[in-house]
Amino acid sequence: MLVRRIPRGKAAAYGQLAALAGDARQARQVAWILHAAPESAGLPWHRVVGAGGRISLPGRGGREQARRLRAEGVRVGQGGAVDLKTYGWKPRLSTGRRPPISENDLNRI
DNA sequence: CCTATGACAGACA
DNA sequence: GTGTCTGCCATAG
Repeated sequence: MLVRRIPRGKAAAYGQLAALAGDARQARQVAWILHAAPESAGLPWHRVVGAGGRISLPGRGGREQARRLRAEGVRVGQGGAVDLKTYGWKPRLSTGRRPPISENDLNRI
């Protein structure tokens, strides 16, 4: 599972994960999956941010995400954005094309 | 089947 | 830098 591979203190973008999963256009579905994923799944969802490192989660969730990130040593600037230059996750995998993502592909995200 | 929606992204003003 | 608009595509109604 991609999200689980994101190391502590790092962050990855929705689009990046989508690309790794096989199709960069699936960013919204990645977001959808995280939204639907239960807290009990124990996913490090807080390490997933929007393009450019901006936190896309509005309201309280966003503050919670920023809080968790900072707790891992990730600096979150104004407007809730992390510096991907510094904290961006660099996976060591290929970006080869693969089938589209769907709800039960949670294990790939 | 058809429309609306969204934790996105990229292009543009 | 900020605000809109457009392309996307799985889900929900």
